[in-house]
Order: sequence, then structure tokens, then C-alpha cells
Amino acid sequence: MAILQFDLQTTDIQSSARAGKITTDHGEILTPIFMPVGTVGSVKAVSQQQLSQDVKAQVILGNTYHLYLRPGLETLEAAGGLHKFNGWHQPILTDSGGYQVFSLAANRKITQEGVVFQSHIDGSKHLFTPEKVMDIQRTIGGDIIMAFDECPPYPSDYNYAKKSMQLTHDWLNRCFTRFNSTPDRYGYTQNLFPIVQGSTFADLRTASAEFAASKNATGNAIGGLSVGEPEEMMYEYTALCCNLLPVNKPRYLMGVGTPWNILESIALGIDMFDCVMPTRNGRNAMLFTSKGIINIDNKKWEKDFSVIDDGIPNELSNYYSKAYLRHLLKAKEILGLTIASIHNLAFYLWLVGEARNHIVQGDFVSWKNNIIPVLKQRL
RNA sequence: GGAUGAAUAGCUCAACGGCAGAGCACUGGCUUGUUAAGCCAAUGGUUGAAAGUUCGAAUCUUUCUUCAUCCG
Repeated sequence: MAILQFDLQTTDIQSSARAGKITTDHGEILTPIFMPVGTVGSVKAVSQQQLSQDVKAQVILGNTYHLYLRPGLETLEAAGGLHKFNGWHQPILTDSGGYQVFSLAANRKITQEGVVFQSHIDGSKHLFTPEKVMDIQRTIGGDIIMAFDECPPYPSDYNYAKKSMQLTHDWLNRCFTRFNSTPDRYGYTQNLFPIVQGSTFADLRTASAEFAASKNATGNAIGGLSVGEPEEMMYEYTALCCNLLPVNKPRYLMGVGTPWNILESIALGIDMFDCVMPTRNGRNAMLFTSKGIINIDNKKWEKDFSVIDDGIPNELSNYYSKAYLRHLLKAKEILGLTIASIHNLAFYLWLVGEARNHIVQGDFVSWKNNIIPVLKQRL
């Protein structure tokens, strides 16, 4: 049982892209990697067997706020942690609930002490402090757990962004103090990643990245991006942060993103991604394929009996037709949600796997520049 | 053959003498550390047909057509 290890295997010559390997007590993760989001201990519409066999996921997410409300800590503790509870025995990363400070802005109040959330389920109030969020994530049992941060909206004015960043830094200190004074719960090692904030201000991002790096954690995350800012701005601050975060530790860009966002960010030095886009958009009829984007609701697919995507090595994508998947989604059949989700996730995992292959081969940048226009086009 | 009722958007129905509407379907778009199998928008009409009453008719009257139910 050991702390997370990151082996940097190949660094691209023409960009900052890297191919690496993360080792955790629940197994290895080849980077760059995309991590499906399983908020309440389930990647919506996709079983753990499908995640492993069809999607070929290597690590999935859980969410502190949502798992704390349901099923609750007593159940998770009695189960022996989330891995045993949900039957996913590869690595798990839990988000801290910091994003819910942003997404549930109408139902919460921020103070120096922490955040009071009003449950979206029953209206009950819950105080989340950095200490409590560490304790909760200890109990959930993720291999990688995230610092409790404030994710400020875009746009934020400079003064708000600075105060927000200072709060996140104060909370980061408290997170590490608590994390370092509490034991692993279930016989394997947990790792705490700090999160860089600073909104869209270069001096704040610089200060925050340096502060995060000073924690000497086993990995670092960049938060507060992909919240509505222009894409070029997202790349700008991603690049800035990557240049300040340690080279020999995995870098995780939280919440990103579109297929091209991911490829561009890999080029900037990001190793880990998560996003609800493949699952949520899939459930809502948007398919990402190796040939471009499909709105499977469109009537033009009604009698298109070609397979969903023959350009990726996924059994479901090579088996079911576009017309059939369209029918399932139109008819609101549960199977439609499952097939669309598995396809989109398999596509994302294929994409980061290809990126990795091309980094190792040494032609990543030209491959990326060729494929992005294809992935963006609307079919 | 007779009686009764019905006919309004693709479907199911509102509006009952004063600007013809909704839900669903269809079409298009949105979704970035999931409050989202969600949200938004745009289409869509000689109110079954014809005549009449009226300042004004989907609405009242008459005839016809079609459908439903019941009775022979």
C-alpha cells in the first residue's frame, strides 16, 4: 500500500503533451486519461461491467456532496467504502463539492468557516467545512480526493476573484492539516489533490498555481475553468497553470470538456480530465463520433442503418445502427440512454488512448491538428 | 331504416356570440469538477362542407358528409 506514483514515460517535443502512468492501490491509470463522472456512485445509465468492458474506463468519479446526502456516510462506512459499495474495483476520484458551491449557488451561503448547503433533495441544511469535507472523503474512500474550494463564476470581478482565491487557499491549508492528521480508512492509500483557482486573472492564477505546487501533493488540479469563458481564455489559463505546476506530478483539468478541448489541453500538459458532457449530452441525443458530431434526434438518421461509429473499437458502437439508437431515444427507451452513454464514453476513452499512442509515436501535434476539424464538424 | 351525440393543428382536447389556444408529437438548438432520460426555440389552422341569422360565427339555424353509440 503506497501513495500515488506518477511515471512520466514520454514528453512530446513539439508540445507540452506527456504520456504517463499513474499507480494507485486500486491499479494503474495510463495518461492522458478521461474519467467518467459517477456523481452518486453510478455513471448514469452505465453499469460497472459496461464501464470496464465496453467503455474501458480506468478511473471514475464520485461526488462528496451527493454521496453525503445519499446514501449517506453510515451506509458507505458500513459497506467498507465506495469501491465495495458500488463494485468498481479500479481507482475512484471524489470531487469535494466545490463545484456544487458554483452549480448550487441558489442553495448555499459561503463564509470563511465553510459553506452551508440547503439540500436539493429535502431542503435540510448542512455545513461543509474543509475539515468535514476531508472526513467525508476519507469515509467515501476515493483513491484520489479533492480539496474543498470555491469555484467562482465567469465573469468575476478582480476583487471577488482575489478574495475567493484567498478563501480557497485558506481552505487548502485546512484540508491538508486535516488530511495529514487522519488515517486511511480501508487499508489502501488516499491522495489529496489541491485545486488551482484565480478565475481569469494571470497574477491570481500564477499565485494560486504556485501555492498549490508548494503543497507538494501527489497530483494537482486546475479548477474554475470551463464555466462559460471563451475557449481561448480557457487554454490561456490552462497553459499558464501547467507551466507552474510540477512536471513530475499528474495535472488534472477539472470539468473539461469537448473532445477538442481535451486534445488542446493535452498539448498544454494536462494528464487527467473529467466531464459530464459525454454522458449528459448522450442522454440528450448528442453523439460524439470519430467522424464528427451527430444530433441523433434529427430526422435524417431515421432510416440510416449504418452503425453508430465504425471508427472506434467499441462493440456497441460497431453493432447498433444510428436509426435504431434514434428510435430508442425518441421512444424514451432506457436502452437508448445506455447505448448513447456507452458510445460517447467509449469514444472519449478511445480519443485519449489515441492521443497517448501519438505522443509515444512522436506525431501527436500533427495528428491533433488533423483530427480536431473532423471531430468538430456536424454530420 | 330510426334516435342521440360528435367533427377545431399530425394526435388528444380547450375556447361556447367578440384577436383560434394548450399538452403531446414533429423540426432545430443548448448542455463542460451532473439539482439535467433536462432546458429553450420554431413550425403547425379556409374550426368537415355549403347556405343562413348577426355589426361580428369555431360558437346560433338549416341541409349535406363522415364517424361513434343505441334502437329496429
